[in-house]
Amino acid sequence: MADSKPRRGRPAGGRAVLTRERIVTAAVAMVEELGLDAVTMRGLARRLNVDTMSLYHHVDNRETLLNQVTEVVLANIELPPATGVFRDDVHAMAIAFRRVVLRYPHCAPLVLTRQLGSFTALAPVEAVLSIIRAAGFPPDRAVHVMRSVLAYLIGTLLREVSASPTFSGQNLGGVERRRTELTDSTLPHVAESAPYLAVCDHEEEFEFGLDLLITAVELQRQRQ
Amino acid sequence: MADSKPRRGRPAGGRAVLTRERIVTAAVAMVEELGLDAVTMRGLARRLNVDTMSLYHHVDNRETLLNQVTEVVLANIELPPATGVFRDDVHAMAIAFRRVVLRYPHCAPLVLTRQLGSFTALAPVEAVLSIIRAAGFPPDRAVHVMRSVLAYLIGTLLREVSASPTFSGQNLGGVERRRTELTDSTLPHVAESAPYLAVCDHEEEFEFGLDLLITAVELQRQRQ
DNA sequence: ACCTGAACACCGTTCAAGT
DNA sequence: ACCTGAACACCGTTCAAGT
Repeated sequence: MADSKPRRGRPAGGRAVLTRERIVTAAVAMVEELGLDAVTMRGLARRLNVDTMSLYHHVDNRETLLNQVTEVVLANIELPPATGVFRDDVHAMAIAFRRVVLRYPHCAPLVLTRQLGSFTALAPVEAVLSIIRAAGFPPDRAVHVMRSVLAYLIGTLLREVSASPTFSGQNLGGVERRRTELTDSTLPHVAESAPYLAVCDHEEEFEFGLDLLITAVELQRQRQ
Repeated sequence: MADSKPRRGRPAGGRAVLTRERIVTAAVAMVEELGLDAVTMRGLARRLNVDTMSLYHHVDNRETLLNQVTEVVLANIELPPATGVFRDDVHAMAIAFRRVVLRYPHCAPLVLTRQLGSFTALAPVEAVLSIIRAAGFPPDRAVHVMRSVLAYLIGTLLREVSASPTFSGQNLGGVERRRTELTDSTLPHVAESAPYLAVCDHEEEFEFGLDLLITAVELQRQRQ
């Protein structure tokens, strides 16, 4: 009983409890459970049953910890094998990217926003470049094409993960309210399209724009 | 001299010093000067020579204040007059959007990320829908097309405003270092495209992807 | 080498008190 | 009606001290 208050210093005789990996894994789980803003160094330490300051022996600071969170998510992309059919391969890559983003929706803003130069972050870039090069584009144009597709993916996925569930079609009362708001907006085209603006089938939307882009790229390849 | 310490309560006899508009305008300027994270309620109050808590009489909280910042920026889009030529009109709208985003680069993440349903936020939507409807698309497809273009714009502009100046081509030493990093990445296509991946002419990139999308949309209109 | 406590310099926001 | 001070419950991070 005399000894029950917390010790100071490293636990006697034990091996290191904390590792960078354990911290980052806990951070990913915590982001998904509580959201990005709710993940604090103090809260994360609490969850790991460790003093806040112990974290700083394994990670530099919160910002770089979030970079490492981003990397973990990125590493979970399951890169599909290439078939050689341009349209199919681009589509499969896009789907793989969407899948991992939707698997970690609260981490998604990190993945879609931070541009990292690490090997993990470059692996998907390599895969996409490979597909575009195989379609016959020279290296410089391949980069342009990749950046265009990537920009579209980032924009559409950012909308998807930050959209309210109402917008996706659940909660029909919300959709109804939204629709009448748009109808009453005094903006004629907004009013006219209100039923379509009030909801968003994210998958359909994703496929629509992706198809547009792929079609345009195929066309450009033929003409070149 | 006896009277020089700060008073409590509203300044005697004066009219209200603080207005919602004055606060929001100061917030926009402060975001651009110091960056988003550096804008705190306390700092903003200091800048306005006012007690922190006085702000709360005019704005609900920091989150909604940032929504109002977003609206101010959005209100500064100069919507171009339509010519009736689909390609030109979409292009002009995209350029107008890019211009306002680059005019407030530190506010840009707000504009590109928050989806607001206000009249100010719907005005550009109305303009884009009008262009697409004029090209002969029915209301439902017009919404799809708009969302595709918007997704692309958001993605490409988010990259542009958050890219380091090195990436844009300034600082040739940085570009050089980046290029050799990519070349040494052991990823063959990344290495091959290294000179193009190491830099980014944002305007050229913007135009490339936009042209792809517009071309694809024009094609779809003809086929339909 | 690794862990910890106290301390520093901040936050956003509530609430009662002033004029 | 509008402004303010003190107070509450938090932050990230430095630094010296422990084992």
